[in-house]
Order: sequence, then C-alpha cells, then structure tokens
Amino acid sequence: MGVTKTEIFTEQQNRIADLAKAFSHPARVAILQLLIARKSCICGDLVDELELAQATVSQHLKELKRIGIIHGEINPPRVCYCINPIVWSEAQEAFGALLDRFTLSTSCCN
Amino acid sequence: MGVTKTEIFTEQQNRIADLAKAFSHPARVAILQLLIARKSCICGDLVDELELAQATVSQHLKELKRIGIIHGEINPPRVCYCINPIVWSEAQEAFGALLDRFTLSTSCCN
DNA sequence: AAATTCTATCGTAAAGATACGATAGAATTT
DNA sequence: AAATTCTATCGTATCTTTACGATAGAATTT
Repeated sequence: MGVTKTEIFTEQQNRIADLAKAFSHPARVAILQLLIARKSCICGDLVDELELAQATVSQHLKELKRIGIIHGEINPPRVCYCINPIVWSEAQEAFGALLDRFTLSTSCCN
Repeated sequence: MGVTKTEIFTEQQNRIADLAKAFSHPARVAILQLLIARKSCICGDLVDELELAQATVSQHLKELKRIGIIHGEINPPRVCYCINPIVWSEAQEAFGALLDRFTLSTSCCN
C-alpha cells in the first residue's frame, strides 16, 4: 500500500492537503518567506541562504511550482521565482475557512 | 539521506512545517472537520465515515496527537477526541502571520 | 569557439508516510 | 468468568520524500 486514497475524499479536502504540503517542510517555509521578503529570488541566492545543496533547493522549488504557489520566469541566465498571488489567496481562504470554523463554543472537553 | 535537516532552520519554521503536516493529508483534514462538526468523535465513528481501516484512522489520530492539535480523553470503553484550542489558535496565528505577510504590493512578476 | 554561469534533471541512498490485517489491551456487559 | 466492544500497537508491503553528487542544458561572456 503506502498510497493515499484520494478518491474517497472531497476535492476541497484534497486541495487543502496539497496546499498544506507547501508549508509542511521548513525549507519550503524558508523559501516562501525569502520570496516575500525579497520580492524575487533566484535559485543561487536561495542556495546561499539555505544550507542545502543546489539540487535539493531546486527540488523544493519544483514541488512549490507543482502546487502552483510559486511560478518561475526565465530571465536568462537566471530564473525569477515569485509567489503566485492567485494561489496564495486561495490558500488564505482555504486555511482561513477551515481554521475559523472552530471556536471555543465548538469545543467539548477542555 | 532522506532526513530533514531541522537544525538549519528556525524554531518558527520547523513549527509551522509541523503544524502544516496536520493538514497535509486529506484524511486528517476530514478528521479535523468531523471533530469540529461533531464537537467530539470517537474512533469508531470516524472509521464509519471515512472509508479507511480502523488501524489507519488510529494512525492518523496518533499523528494529530503528536502535533498536539487534538487530544483524546479516555471515556471507557471509548475515547473522545477533541480539538486542542491552544494549539488550534497557535496554528491560526502561525498561518495567519505567514499568509498575511504577502500582499500584492509584495509581488514582482505578475 | 571556448569558457563561464546558472538551473534542471538523473541516479541513488536512506528515511518517512500510508495502508491494512492481525493481535493485544482495557473496560463494560452478559 | 466469558463474551463483547472499542482502540492501540505490531508487523509488513509499498510508495513518497528528502538529500546530494554528477551531469546535462541553456544562455551569456570572454
């Protein structure tokens, strides 16, 4: 086994889980924070800031691109990575909706 | 290798990544949504709602407990799982702070 | 054209995650 | 005491993730 049964969950549940993967590794959190702070970053800069090999950074960037939360613009000989505002606000709404659904009145045993 | 180098990241980055793991699998999203809706759930109920084996549901509950976002109260012969309001609000603040740090003015290439 | 620079991908090794059947443990019920 | 009920854990198979060295590809620079 070892394979997630995505077909038994809703689109929304699968999408939230996928978006959460963007934030589920400290390197990707660090990358997103740097992209926000710098407004644009190239892979080389990120490799200097993070103590990770260039291949590893590139792999994390690939995952963030797959999710859609960043996109890269080729600006030879470099690549400018940026937050994708559409997907970012999608994440804001998705997490916000889920996190705000719980209030103390919803709690039972505390 | 295959082992995350947590020591090169900040406490905050590691914590956000860990909290995000709670939401990074659709089954755990579904469990949290059910806990909110029902205000308390027992493992058996969850097994009925999710099309997953009892052992699998228990494993996801264990992961959510490890993160701290839920806690179980033994109420023999059952267990009442609840959202932990402290950790839940920690997640609200952590994700909120990160997600709100990006605004359109912070964007570069769009 | 050759050298340089930067990023992506390949190949690979190790660790972690996911899923489930089987079994154990703990408590109530019969 | 035996049976029943419910959850946790064990063992295991498979897939995924993380990490890095090596190499390829694409573009500018010398």
